Amino acid sequence: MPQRALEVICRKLHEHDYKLTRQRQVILEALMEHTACHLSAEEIYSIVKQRYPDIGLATVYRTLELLAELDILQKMDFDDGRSRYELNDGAVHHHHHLICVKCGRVIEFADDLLETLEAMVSRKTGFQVLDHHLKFYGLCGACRTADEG
Amino acid sequence: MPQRALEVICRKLHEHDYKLTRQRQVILEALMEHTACHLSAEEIYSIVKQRYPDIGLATVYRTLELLAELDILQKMDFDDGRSRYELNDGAVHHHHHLICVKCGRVIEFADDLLETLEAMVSRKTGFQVLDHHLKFYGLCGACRTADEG
DNA sequence: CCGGAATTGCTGCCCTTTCACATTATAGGC
DNA sequence: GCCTATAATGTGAAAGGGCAGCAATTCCGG
Repeated sequence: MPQRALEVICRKLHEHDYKLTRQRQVILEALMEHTACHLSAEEIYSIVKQRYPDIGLATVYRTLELLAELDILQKMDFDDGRSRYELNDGAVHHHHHLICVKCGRVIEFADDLLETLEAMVSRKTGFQVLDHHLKFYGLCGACRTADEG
Repeated sequence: MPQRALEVICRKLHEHDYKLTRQRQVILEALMEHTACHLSAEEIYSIVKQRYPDIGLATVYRTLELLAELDILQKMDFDDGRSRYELNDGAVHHHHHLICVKCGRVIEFADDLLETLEAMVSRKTGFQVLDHHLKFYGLCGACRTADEG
C-alpha cells in the first residue's frame, strides 16, 4: 500500500463532504500499517489508542462503517463472532479467503476467476452481480502435514 | 425433503451416541417443514414453541449447533446480525446465495461449478479444500426493473 | 478568525448467543 | 417393564459485539 494512497482516500472523503478528522486519519494510518491482517474493530481500537489515547471505541466503529460505505475498506466475517476489516487495494474484485478449520489461520488467494460463474448467475436468474464473497474451508498445508505425520 | 429423511437423521444421531429427545425431533420436523427458508434461531424457536411450548431457547441453540456439527444442517450468515440455518440435502457441495443489496432477499443458485477453482487453490497453496461458502451481492430482477422504470 | 454543522466520547442499551446448575428424560441392561 | 447412569433440558442471567443518544468539541468555508 503506497503512502500516496492516504491522500487519495482523504480526497475521497472530501468529495463526499466528510470531514478529515485526526481520528479518521489515525485509523486509516493504522489500517495501512497492518494490511493483510484482518483486524477486528477492537484490535484497531487498541492499536489506535496507543497513538491517540483519547479516541473512543464508538468512533472506531463509526469510521469503519463510513469507510466500508465508501468502498475504502471491506467488512468481512470469518465466523469468529466479530467483524474484521481490510483496506481495499483498488481492484474491482477481491481475493478469496482460505480458512483453516483446524488452526483458524486465514490465507488469501489472489485469483478471482468467477466471471464465468457470475455471467451464468446473471443469465439464469436475472440477478445483477455487483460483488461477491468466497470463503474456502479446509486444511492449510501445515495442518495437513501435521495430520499425516 | 422426503419424510424418510427424519429416520436417516435420527439414525445418524444414534450412531454418534446422541439421544433422541422429543425436543430434537420437534426442531427437526420444523426444519423439514420450512426448507429453503433460511430460518434464524429465534424463528425456529417460535415455530417449535407452538408445538412444544415448554422448550427453551438454549435448547434450540444447542440442537442447531449439534446438527451443524453432524453436517445435518448448515449455519449461514447473511450479514443481518444473526445466524441462519438450512437443512443439508445430502449433496457434497451446497448451492450459492444471491443477496439483493436493495431489498435483502436471498435467492439460491443451484449450480456449484467451483471444482476448477478449488483444484487451483489446492495446487497453488497446498490448502485442502473441504467446503466453501459463496455469496453474490447485487440487485435481484425485481429491484433491477424497479431501478430502470 | 467565526459560526454552523459535522464529529466525537461517553454511557448505557440492545441483541444474539452462551453459561451454570438444578431438574428431568433417555436408553441400555436386567 | 423397571432402574439407573448419564446426557439433555429449562431457567435465568450474563457475556460480548455493536450501536444510539446527547452534550461537548472540532472542523472548515467564508
